[in-house]
Amino acid sequence: MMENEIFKALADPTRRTIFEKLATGSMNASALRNGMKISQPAMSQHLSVLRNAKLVREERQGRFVNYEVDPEGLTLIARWLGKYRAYWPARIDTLKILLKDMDQ
Amino acid sequence: MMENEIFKALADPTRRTIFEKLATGSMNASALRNGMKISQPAMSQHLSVLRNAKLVREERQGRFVNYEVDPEGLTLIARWLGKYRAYWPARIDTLKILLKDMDQ
DNA sequence: GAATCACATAAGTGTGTGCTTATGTGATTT
DNA sequence: AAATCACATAAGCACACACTTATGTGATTC
Repeated sequence: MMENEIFKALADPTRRTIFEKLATGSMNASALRNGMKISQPAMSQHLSVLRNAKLVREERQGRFVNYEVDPEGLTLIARWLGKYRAYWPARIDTLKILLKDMDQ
Repeated sequence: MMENEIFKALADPTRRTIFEKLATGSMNASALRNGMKISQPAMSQHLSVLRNAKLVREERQGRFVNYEVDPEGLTLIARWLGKYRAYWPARIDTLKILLKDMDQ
């Protein structure tokens, strides 16, 4: 089940930080480390977890590996969230429109 | 930070199952155990984690404790998801309407 | 008010997870 | 082709986590 890998991936604050950085623009693993006080292997391992969770995807560029946000993971979260739309506050009800689209 | 407790809570498959059961209707801790092969203390501990994450809330009813889905947790996830709207596939773009509401 | 019921908390244990250092791999440079 | 660079993988370790059994707590029943 994909959900498990997604939520486990996001359960770690360091990985959420990495994901947030990538959301500001794609970059390689070294660039991601800037200002993060994290070892190179640790970064590599975190990126591996995020990849398996479909939250991030890679693209080889010479000897660099460029990372970017993978929409697939976000879509799966949205889909999970959608299952509980009955419990959303009324002011978020607009989201129903979205979910009708996604159910197909 | 609330996000951490939410994602950690959802990282466990047993807790997601509990949450899903509650989404079908509120019930007490004993009813939740039905067909789940889980000890009473384990259930109690899981519910405690879900409560701290604002995914579930309790309501004392005599010697029973009724549990139900707490919309607050779901809203926080929606808010987190909203930060990355730029990466959603185009067909989910309708959600932008929702987010404009939530930004206030 | 003693027993019972529904649930919470305590304490201990095995497993998972995130980190480290060390080494491997594939691509570029000189 | 040797050295270097960017990144991945291996192995080991400290800690977190989900579980267990045992006990505590607050409400109901007889």
